[in-house]
Amino acid sequence: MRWTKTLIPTMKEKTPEGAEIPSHVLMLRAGLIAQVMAGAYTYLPLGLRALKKAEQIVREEMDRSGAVEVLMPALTPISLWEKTGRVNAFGNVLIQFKVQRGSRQVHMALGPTHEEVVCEQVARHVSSYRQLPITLYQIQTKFRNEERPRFGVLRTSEFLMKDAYSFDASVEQLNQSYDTMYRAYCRIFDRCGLKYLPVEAESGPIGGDASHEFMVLADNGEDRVVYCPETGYAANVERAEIGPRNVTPPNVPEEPLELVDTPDAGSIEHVSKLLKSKPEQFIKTIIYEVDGQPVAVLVRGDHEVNENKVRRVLKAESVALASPEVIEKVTGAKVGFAGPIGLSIPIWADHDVAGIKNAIVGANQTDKHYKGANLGRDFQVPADHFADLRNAVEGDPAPGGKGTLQIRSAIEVGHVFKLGTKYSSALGARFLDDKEQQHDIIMGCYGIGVNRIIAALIETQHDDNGIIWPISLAPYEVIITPLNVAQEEVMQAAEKLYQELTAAGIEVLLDDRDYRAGVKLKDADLIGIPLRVVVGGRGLAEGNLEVKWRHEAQSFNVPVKGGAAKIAQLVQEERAKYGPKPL
RNA sequence: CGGGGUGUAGCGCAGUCUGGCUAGCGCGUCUGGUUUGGGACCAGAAGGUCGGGAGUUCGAAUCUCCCCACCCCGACCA
Repeated sequence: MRWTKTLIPTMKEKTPEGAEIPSHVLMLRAGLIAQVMAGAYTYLPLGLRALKKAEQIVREEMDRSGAVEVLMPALTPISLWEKTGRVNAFGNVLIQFKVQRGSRQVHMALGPTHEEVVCEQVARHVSSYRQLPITLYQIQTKFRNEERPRFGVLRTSEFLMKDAYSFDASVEQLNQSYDTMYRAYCRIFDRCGLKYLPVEAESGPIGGDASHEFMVLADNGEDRVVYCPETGYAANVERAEIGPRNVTPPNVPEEPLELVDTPDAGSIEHVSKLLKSKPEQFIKTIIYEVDGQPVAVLVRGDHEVNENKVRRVLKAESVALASPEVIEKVTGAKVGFAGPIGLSIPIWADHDVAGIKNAIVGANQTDKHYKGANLGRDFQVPADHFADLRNAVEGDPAPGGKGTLQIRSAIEVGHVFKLGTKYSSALGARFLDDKEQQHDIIMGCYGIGVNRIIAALIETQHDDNGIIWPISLAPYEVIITPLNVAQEEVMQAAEKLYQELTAAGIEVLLDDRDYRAGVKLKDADLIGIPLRVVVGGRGLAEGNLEVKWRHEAQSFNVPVKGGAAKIAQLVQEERAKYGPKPL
């Protein structure tokens, strides 16, 4: 492609208004994308080519894993979502609307994910264990009405997703399907040149190791990942377990319990300022409704309750913060003054609570707290009601008792998940086994955000000058930069090289713009094409082309004679590094 | 949805507080010329519903009210 025949609107140094993180800034500056509205972007030629590259890698590796490609519609009938109750579960995220058809109204929704659609189709066409296992996938635009789209293409209301769904006859089969997908994901992200980390994630109804997220560590990521360099343990903060903790209380005398006035101070931050004490000295009392019943959960003041852990430990279906009415009824005080002393509902506590002496707690009286509260003397928590109930923080012991946990920001690029029979039972996807018994099909689902592959790559692979593409995702593999298009011998050499490389199956961008050298060299760095070939009068006089990898600092000379063949060879070698690997 | 901010030429901004001539600057674009190895220079030109509407006023980018869009923090996120 010739630069002058396509559309690559690059931007000089100025940071585009509103863009803050590197991937967003660079995608705009390099002319990859253009915003249409919040959370919706046009992919310009360069961006689209990169996106298609990512899509093709995903497709190839899904095919190699034995998954079968289909294409489902984005338009779906609302009734499908009503059957599984997800109209409510999605709430505002589901984009739905009514359209007029003749005298009737049709109510539809744009698919935010496709469990319902695929499951209904499979229910119709699969009825025997002989047809299982099977994994279907598609690469398709998804729609979610994000409350707050942000970070360029990292969080948008419309995005390209690879979603796959496995259908199995047994848990063993499911485990195999899951493992197959997991390994395909590793191959995909390897080929995309991403440095990723598979982490344990919240697993929902099946439990155990039923869910992994594929994370790319990046300072601007929205997710928090916990990991332990010593043991290799890695998990989403929502999921991360904490190892055995030292909760021996400090060896100080017990102080008397003292009621103190804390007017209008319903937050830990506020009270700690008022009483001049650290949040670690507080016991935070959070009232939850667990399967409809009020329960108090205690954590240290500087910690956060992890509702998933509460649900697991209490073996509950639902866990939600109690409403202000319930809190006032249970504690007899306004929200913000709950405490364990004199509370008549079940009390659970995180392990660290046992390590606090002379704690500050809510008094269950509006505008009052207690100082000097002590476990055992002033309030009781049964020994079997202590558990790991909070989010991990930096420095916590890792599970297994070895090493400490670190916390990093990350971008989620993929998620594999064992679903179970939630959708198959709701939508009647059943099969007959070899003993003529009917069962619900066991499902797994597997998602990759294709746009996020691009954004995560740029977020982690760039320098001050621009993007540094791996050859597998690069919009073009080679950029030819004739330094002066007015010099006939320069332009002739560039044209010849362009023809020869293109004929050799190399993807080449010829920067034929009549600009000064500096402009073109800066732009070449900005858009990040892996191999740059400079054609200039100086080099030509010596019979040389100046060749440079974007990811290396030094250029090197290649003789003009036989230059195309040599460059094609370099490209092919680089391609091989990111090509398909044996299964 | 709560809090904060922004909206003036394709892009980045000044002007708004304290109303006043024909609304400016840089980049980019176009024309001509000189240049040509890391974002050149000279001369000229085009390009604006000042986010929208209503109001106050002799007069509104500027003041008032309503609305809209976008960005940031938080909540939310299968």
